[in-house]
Formats: sequence, structure tokens, C-alpha cells
Amino acid sequence: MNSKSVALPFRTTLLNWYETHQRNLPWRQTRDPYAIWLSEIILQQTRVEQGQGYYHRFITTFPDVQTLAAAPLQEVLKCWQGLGYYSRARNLHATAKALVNDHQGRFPETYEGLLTLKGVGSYTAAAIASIAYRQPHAVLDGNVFRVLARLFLIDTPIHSTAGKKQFAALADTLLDPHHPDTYNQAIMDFGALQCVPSKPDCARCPMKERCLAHNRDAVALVPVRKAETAKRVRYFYYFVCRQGNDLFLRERTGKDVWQHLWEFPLVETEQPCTLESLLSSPEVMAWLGDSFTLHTPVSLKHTLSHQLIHALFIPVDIVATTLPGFTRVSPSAMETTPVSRLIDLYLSKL
DNA sequence: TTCCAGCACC
DNA sequence: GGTGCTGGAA
Repeated sequence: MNSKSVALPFRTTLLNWYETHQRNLPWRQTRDPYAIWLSEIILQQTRVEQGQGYYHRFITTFPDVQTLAAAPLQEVLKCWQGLGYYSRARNLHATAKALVNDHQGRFPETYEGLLTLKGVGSYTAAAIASIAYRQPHAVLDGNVFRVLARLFLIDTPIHSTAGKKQFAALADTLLDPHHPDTYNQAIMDFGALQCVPSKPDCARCPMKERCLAHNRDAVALVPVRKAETAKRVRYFYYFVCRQGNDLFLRERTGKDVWQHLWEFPLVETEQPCTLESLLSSPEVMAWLGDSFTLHTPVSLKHTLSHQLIHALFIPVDIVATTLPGFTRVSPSAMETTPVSRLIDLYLSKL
């Protein structure tokens, strides 16, 4: 295959399509690296429709890198609550502080410099370099993998070492070096709107004549991904200790999900267990004290990328006014306390 | 109810 | 290579 001979007609067709189909997104109205960086971090693993509301809240609350750096992490996490992959918010905050403290609040102006930022990998570095600085770096996100795998009928697994090399080389050949910003946004929009993951409308596709997957009836077969590993199953028993309208929570620490988010007293097991056995454990007895009132437990199932959590929320009115190791949180203080989607969902059902 | 899409770090 | 989330489509 001679990639160069297909690059020009591909770019032309793509840019023609983009002129009439491009999405109007708020972060496309700027070349401010801060705004572009913020939008790209939010959009990692996140759909544009969901990301827009968060982007608006962030850019309003933290209009520049100085404001973000000066904010407490808890405020950033609260703004991020519900978006998932909370390390993105922690890295966002850490990077803002590093930029302000060590680089006068200015962003690196090269791809390699951008790569040194926490939370910025090859995709995000290429996106910022091309969109904010118009440097010729091809982005390779899920959309681009899909478009290229279909057009050139590539069945190399996209995340294998060989696949990454092959797709990166191809993407670099196709990139329009004079308009890397427009080109990159065009191919991502093309993947998001036209060359969609399932049942794309190939009859209306401007690329169909030269799409190998379409011509060979193999659109559904590519891109190829590696089989994913089995999910870990965990059982969470949350004791929702209540003192009047107040609740007791603590911050999650350690190398696990939901770092720095807050939660109720928790017993975790690998196997399901009975409420009776939990109530006889010394830890739980210490939380509940001698006199308490149990209420009907609420069961929720929560799926994470590599885990399945069976959660049981057990509301208990307790007599004690303090719980060692926990913070007593009033309903109004809950408004500023970041919690996981799981706990948010439980609270919303009350 | 299940499946699936979407990057970075350790 | 394993791990971190959520919401919308199927």
C-alpha cells in the first residue's frame, strides 16, 4: 500500500465533509492552551455530550490556570463529581499547581514538553500541540483508530505494540501538515458522527468508494481490540450511621478506587455475607455502640471498568455524637463533600 | 440487564 | 499488562 498516494484525496474528502458536518463545541472557539487542555482532560474517556456541562462549570469556576491552582483539591473533586476516573481531576489540579509554581503559569509549547505534564499522554499532547499551536502532530484516539482500521482494513489489535506503531505511522502520513488543527478535529468528528462504532450509515459515507472494510463487507470486524480481563467482584457493606440529620464519613485513601472521595463506614468482603455476621464483628459493634436502630438496607450494583461492586447500604440511627476516625457531616456540608457515583446514587434515592 | 465506548499511569 | 468510571445504546 502506498499511503502517500491516498493521503491527498483522503484529506480533501475529509475536509469537505467537515465543512458541512463539524460540531460546534465551546472549546473550539479558542486557542487558549488552558481551555484546550481542560477540555481534552475532561474528554478523555468521556462523551462530548456529557463533557460539555462539566467543561462549562470548570471554565466558569476556574477561568484560568492560576484560579485552578489556588483552589483546594476538594473543590476541584466536587466539580468533577460524577465524571469518573478521578485521577484525571487530581492530575489536573497537580498540573495547574506545577505550571503556576514552576513555569509562571505558562504551558509548554512543544509536544515533548506537554508530555511531561501529569495526565497528558500521547493523545492529549498531540491534541494540544495541534489545536493550540498548529504543530503537525496526528492525534490517535478511539475515533481515529476506528476510521483508519476500516478505511485500510487493518486487523492488528489497536492496543498491541505492533498496532500502535502501525496506526501511528499511518496517521502521520495522512495528517495535513499545514492544517493539523482542522485535520485532527475533522477525523475525530468523522469517527464520532459518520464512522460510528456500530451500524455506520455507509450508504451515505463520502469515503465508501475507497473504504476497504466497506468494499469487503468487513466494517463490523474492525477495529480489533484485545480481550478484556475478567472483572473483580467485591462486596461493600456501608453502614450509613445517622445522628439526627448528620452522617458520618471518611476520606478514601490508599491505592484503590475513589481516592480522596468520601464514604460511610465500610466493611468489604470477597464473598457475600449476612447482616448478622457483620453486626457481630468488633469493628461494626464499635461503630454502632450499645443502642442503635437498624433500618431497611438498600442494595445497589455498581460497575467500574475492571470491577463489579455489590453494595448494601444499611441505615442505622446511632446514639454516639462522634465516631473515631470519621467526620460528622451535616446535610449542607454534604454539598461540598465529593463522593463516588455509587454513594451519590444512594443519597439521591433517600 | 447487559454491552460498549472512551486514555493514562503504574 | 493491569487498573481506574460512567452513561447511553442495544
